[in-house]
Amino acid sequence: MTIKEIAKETGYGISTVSRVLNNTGSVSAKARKEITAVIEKYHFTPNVNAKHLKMQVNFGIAVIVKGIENMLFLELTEAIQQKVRANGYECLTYYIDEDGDEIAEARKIQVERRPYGFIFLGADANIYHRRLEIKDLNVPCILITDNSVTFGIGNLSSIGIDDSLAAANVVDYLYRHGHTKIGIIGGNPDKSNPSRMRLEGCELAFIKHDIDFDIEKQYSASRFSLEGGYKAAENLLDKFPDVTAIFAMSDIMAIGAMRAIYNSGRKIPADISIMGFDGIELARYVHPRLTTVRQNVERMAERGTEIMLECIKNPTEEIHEVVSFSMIEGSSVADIS
Amino acid sequence: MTIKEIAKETGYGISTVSRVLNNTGSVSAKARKEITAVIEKYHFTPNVNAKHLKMQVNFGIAVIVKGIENMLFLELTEAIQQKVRANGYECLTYYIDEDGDEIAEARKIQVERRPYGFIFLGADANIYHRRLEIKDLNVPCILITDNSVTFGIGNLSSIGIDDSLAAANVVDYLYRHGHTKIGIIGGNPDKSNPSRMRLEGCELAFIKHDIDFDIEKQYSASRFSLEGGYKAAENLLDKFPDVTAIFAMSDIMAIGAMRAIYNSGRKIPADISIMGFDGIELARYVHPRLTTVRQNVERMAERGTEIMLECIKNPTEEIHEVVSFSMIEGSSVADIS
DNA sequence: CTGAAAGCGCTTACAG
DNA sequence: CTGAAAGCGCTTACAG
Repeated sequence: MTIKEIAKETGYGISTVSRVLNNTGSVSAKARKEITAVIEKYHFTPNVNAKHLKMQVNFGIAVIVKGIENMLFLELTEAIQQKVRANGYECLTYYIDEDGDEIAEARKIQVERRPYGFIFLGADANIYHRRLEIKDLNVPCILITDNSVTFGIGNLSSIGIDDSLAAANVVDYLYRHGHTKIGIIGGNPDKSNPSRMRLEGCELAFIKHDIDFDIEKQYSASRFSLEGGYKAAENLLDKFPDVTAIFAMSDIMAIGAMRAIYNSGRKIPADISIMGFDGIELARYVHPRLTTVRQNVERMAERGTEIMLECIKNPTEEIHEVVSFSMIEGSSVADIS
Repeated sequence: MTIKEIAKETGYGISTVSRVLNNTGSVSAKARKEITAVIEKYHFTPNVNAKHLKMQVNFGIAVIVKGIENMLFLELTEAIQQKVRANGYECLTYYIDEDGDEIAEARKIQVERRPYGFIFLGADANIYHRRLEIKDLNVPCILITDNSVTFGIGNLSSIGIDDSLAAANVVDYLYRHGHTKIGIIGGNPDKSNPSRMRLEGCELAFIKHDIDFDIEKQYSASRFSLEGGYKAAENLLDKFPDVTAIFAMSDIMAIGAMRAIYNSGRKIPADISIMGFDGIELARYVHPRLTTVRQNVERMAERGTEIMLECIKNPTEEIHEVVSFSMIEGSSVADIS
């Protein structure tokens, strides 16, 4: 079934059928109705290859996920895919390693597929230094779970929570429960924007509460994965043995850390308290239940995709939004005050 | 950059360039060399839309994942994607609900995108009743994590473990540790092939060890998700309160079940032992570590994709393979003998 | 071994 | 409001 056959059956020309299909240009109500009827009768779907060939665009929207081991991204990816497809775009997801080069990947995809836009999950701090490369992608891009508000690249939007504030809240929470010997595990602050912002938030809170913090001793960087959390916690317990509470910058790291804590013979939360970050479903199931910061995933996925669609329509736009977070109390933090 | 420009620069016609690009038809060594040089000089990649439009094929290989909540599929999907792309095919992943209709989805994708083949993760028992629909897809299909060896549909291959044997091994293991009051949680045996096979394996083992098994009382069906495992375990504890060991047909269900057991005030494994299935990474991190059956995920992904590629080359083939599994001992099973 | 030409199914100025 | 026609970049009989 092609547009030509639809045209023949309705008695209109292919141009008019195309206009109806794309809801563009002016078509009489009568023509629209008749043509729509035939389209529906045959469940006709236009050939995307012909369409894209003509429009010089290869594909829908590309989603580049950096660090698939971080389950937060899984929840996000799922929601984004659904929303993108519901809006009539194809959605291609590319998984790259947490230490991979998402911009190089995007450039490759750009050459091969020419998507309408790129959605990045989990991007680097070095985005700023590579803003020309992003500009060169020449289509709307959005960073989800990050904040590029200061970048001013022109085609890079962003959406995420206020990482600094959320992390400060974590420290406040631990402080209220009597903890002052706090260790932190997270990503490399020089490479991961969210890690840097969260670390800054913690430092502000430490100052506020007059808590000592020696980054060398009390911060351990690793990957956002189970194994990463495990190793970072092992390392932290080693160099900061009197720690009473650990803040993990992702739930998946927290769960990895819990294993390390158990393996060291300590109890949670009796010996060591732990807090996570993200609020993934799993956090409510592990033992003990994880106290964590929930990022508003649904909202990030929904608005992130909407922003992408808006920017595709109006390529000169650049939108930055901040979504909410909330604290979820589990039973992984002991009150030692 | 187009094939036309390459033709112009080399002095050959576009037909010859196309032949070089696709390594088809006869081309003189000289022409091949000269054309290849120019192609490489410009890093030329042919426009896939034009190619596919002409060839009446839309896309690479479609992967339909049924039940994304099951983390096993995440590990599989990742490995498959990598392998598919390494072989020069595009890879489109579609996530549908565990209770969704994967065949309807495939038909829709078939109309819209015409992929070279379909990879199904997590398929239904009703495949057999709908074999004509699968045949109608008219491209190679493969079921991963399942066994369609008896179907004889013609275009449906399969790869998976021996679910019945693996499940019997689980019961053997529990029996060796003194358990005879065994509850099982899994999928709906009428709808999920692996669930049915595993249940059969358990029943055989129960007979072998002369253990009573009342399916109404001792089996609880639910979704392959954290929440599904939680609910099924709650239900099971309710109708079979003196259970000493629970076998969950997936690790993710086991983790959900563990939450339900803890919530009921019982200890693991002191009061109730639990075994999982799949051997996902997370199983080694939860507390206590989960004793489980590890499906050979790497092998399934690797061979599954290879089989798909072979079947694309030779569409009359249909391949069925069984991969290995192994037992991973955690500390979630108590010896009460 | 090689090239000119048709045609895949669409979109979109352009003309009416 | 509508249609004929050009053209997007390829592949592939067909003819030489």
